[in-house]
Amino acid sequence: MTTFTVAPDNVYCGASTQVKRGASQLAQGPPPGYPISTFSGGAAISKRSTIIDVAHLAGVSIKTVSRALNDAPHVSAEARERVKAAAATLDYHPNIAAQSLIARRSFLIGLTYERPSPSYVVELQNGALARLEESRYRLVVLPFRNVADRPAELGRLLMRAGLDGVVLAPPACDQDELLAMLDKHRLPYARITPHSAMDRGIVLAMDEVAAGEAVAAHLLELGHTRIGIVLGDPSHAASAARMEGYRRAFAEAKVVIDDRLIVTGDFTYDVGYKVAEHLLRQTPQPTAILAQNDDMAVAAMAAVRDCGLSVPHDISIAGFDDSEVARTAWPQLTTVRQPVMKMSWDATDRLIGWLDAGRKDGSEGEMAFARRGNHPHELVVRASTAPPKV
Amino acid sequence: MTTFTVAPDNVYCGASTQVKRGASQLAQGPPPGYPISTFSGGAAISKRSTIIDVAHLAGVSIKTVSRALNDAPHVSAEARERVKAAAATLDYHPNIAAQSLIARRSFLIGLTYERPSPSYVVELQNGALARLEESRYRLVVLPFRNVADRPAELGRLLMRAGLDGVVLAPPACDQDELLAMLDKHRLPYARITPHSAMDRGIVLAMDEVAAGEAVAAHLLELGHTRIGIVLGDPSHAASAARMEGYRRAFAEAKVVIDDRLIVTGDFTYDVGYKVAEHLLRQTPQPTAILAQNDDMAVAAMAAVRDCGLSVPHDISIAGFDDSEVARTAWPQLTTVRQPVMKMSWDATDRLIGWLDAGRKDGSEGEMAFARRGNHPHELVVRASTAPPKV
DNA sequence: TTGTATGCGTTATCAA
DNA sequence: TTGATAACGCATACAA
Repeated sequence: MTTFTVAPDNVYCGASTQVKRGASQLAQGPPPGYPISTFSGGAAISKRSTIIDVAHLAGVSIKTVSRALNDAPHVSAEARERVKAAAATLDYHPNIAAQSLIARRSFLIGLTYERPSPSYVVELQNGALARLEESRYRLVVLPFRNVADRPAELGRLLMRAGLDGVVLAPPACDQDELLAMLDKHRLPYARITPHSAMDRGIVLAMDEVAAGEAVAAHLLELGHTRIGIVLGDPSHAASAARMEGYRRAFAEAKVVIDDRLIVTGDFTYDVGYKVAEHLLRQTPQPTAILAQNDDMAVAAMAAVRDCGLSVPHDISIAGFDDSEVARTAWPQLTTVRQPVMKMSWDATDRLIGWLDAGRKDGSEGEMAFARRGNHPHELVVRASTAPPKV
Repeated sequence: MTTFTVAPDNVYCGASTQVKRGASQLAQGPPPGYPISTFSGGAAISKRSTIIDVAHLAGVSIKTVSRALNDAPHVSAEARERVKAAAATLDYHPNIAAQSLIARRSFLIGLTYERPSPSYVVELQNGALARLEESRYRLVVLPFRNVADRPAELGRLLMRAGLDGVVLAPPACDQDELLAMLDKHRLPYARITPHSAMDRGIVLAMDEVAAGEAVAAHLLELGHTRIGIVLGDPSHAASAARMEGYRRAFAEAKVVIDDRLIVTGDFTYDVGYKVAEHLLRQTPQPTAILAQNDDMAVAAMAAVRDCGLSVPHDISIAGFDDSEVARTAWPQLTTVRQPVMKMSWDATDRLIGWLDAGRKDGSEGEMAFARRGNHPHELVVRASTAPPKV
């Protein structure tokens, strides 16, 4: 048993923060004698070379250039070489807008999310980016606040963005009105962990009820019965699903849920801290806290400590997601792993598969892949949970 | 003085993590009876309506439609109304590829970064996105690993991405070869916290030497003299700049730097943890640790606790960046605020200003804004630093 | 194997 | 205030 002490001023208190400003020279002018311009701002002096320039230089027609550069058949090896050399000489890069115009696609994949947790967002992005890496597609990020309040606005934003397809993270993935708009405009989409209309679009699911049940069961098995619950944003269907899982675990363990120990957060640290404080003021105090994501769990940990208590000695804490904070928190957080990056990779993969297949043969529904994928969750037991004090 | 205890198994140890898998049904087939297809995968049955359709429906020419929809002059109010109504009826959205082709720009801004810290990345993105919100521009994210090893590869990636401009975060912003390629291809760029060639492109700077000096001075003023230093990735020029600041503070305080107390990390938590462990094995042990970013500082905090010591009672810790982890850590981290989001907003703003100005009049260098902006840093003193034990 | 001519959906020119 | 027509840069029937 390691014992240590903490200085008394180690409390959560924004007001005690001291700030010293460094020198500021906002928008200072350019230093004297610096070059007027490093690059030309659009009004290019020498225009970018086009396929015609390459054709001239290589002494062939533009069609031959096109074939050679796209590694299409029916080009003599010699012509191909000449063309490639000419292209290199002229630093030729095909105009993507022109290609898009004729190909009728932009090679742009959108990613929409609302979750404010940095680690969740980055995992989401990295999954999609990993899949897009060697492809022609590029990723456009389109965060959007309060989708539940204005789904049509997001819909218009997506329509205007010139995307070939879009990956929808929660809670946008569950907005009926949004899906209806996308359907109407034939903008393909993949949905990450949706909870309704599971037959629409590409669906990457995880059994969040079972996952919620797993963490809750873990705390119950340790012997906790007074468990505070910090819900996420109610506009996310996941909140209700995870709660349903908690309920099942409690029912299974024959433990009654005390409604005064259920508080609602919004997946952010700050709100999580406040509602956790509220939980800690209840009597008798809960001996454990179940938070619906890791950020709120970490906030609860801070709130517990700011009460002079310790985790998990006095109070156990469990999160959800297994995002980066779960591992960098101290003590490390017990949580349920949601394979966000894999789901995002998978969503992007299937979306691209759908797009590319639709291109080749017009036969819809004859996809080589399943429109739905289920991903496993994992209960990850770390150091933030322990049996209750006796 | 609050005293509390921690269970003995609360140590940083990935191996002790227990994992239970939930049910997995990866790539399960579609449920029976689900609709074959919700959307058509590209081979659209009814093509998207074009400007011609709108012109027909409104009984005007396409030029009039163009004028009306773009709120251009020389259109009768009556015609404008008819056109807008027709467009709404047909759910018309202009084809961005066609617009790009003629406008000779894509309305795509790229954002390149390498930093693995989620909170840094998200701040960077959010700054750019905030500026782009109501504009026609969209943000393409282009993370790239090991720029220092292969700048030309990143250059080609950027050329191929069809961008109008690009925001370069460290360390790409300091890659000469990359800048040369961008110059050559006339792809405008804005650089965030560069440390070399300050006259090239748009530059958003912060005085990192002074910032480094500020944190170091803070620890020295508290009375620390044995201070461990955790450097960031050497390929980031910021690492050397911040270290230079540390040196100045030490010199000013007439404290000699012990080279055995300088270790090199890479801005990640994991490596930060390892090198911090190394520092803690030195004798006599340092009484404080200066980390070059917050993630490594938090890692150092974990390492300190895993030694059975406490922060800041036994060892003080300071970070750099004031990213989200600094505030959600416990105790909250003393650090230097780097206004990443503001710099990113500013970079994007000036980049767009440059692009839009270059459009209107070809006069380069006659910009309405400065090509360089300096942002202030702030020393943020929180709970992770205290005077050394006596 | 190669080249010519046409179209993709906009905006811009310039005459009506 | 309008509209026919020409770009924009590329890809592709179709002809050679």
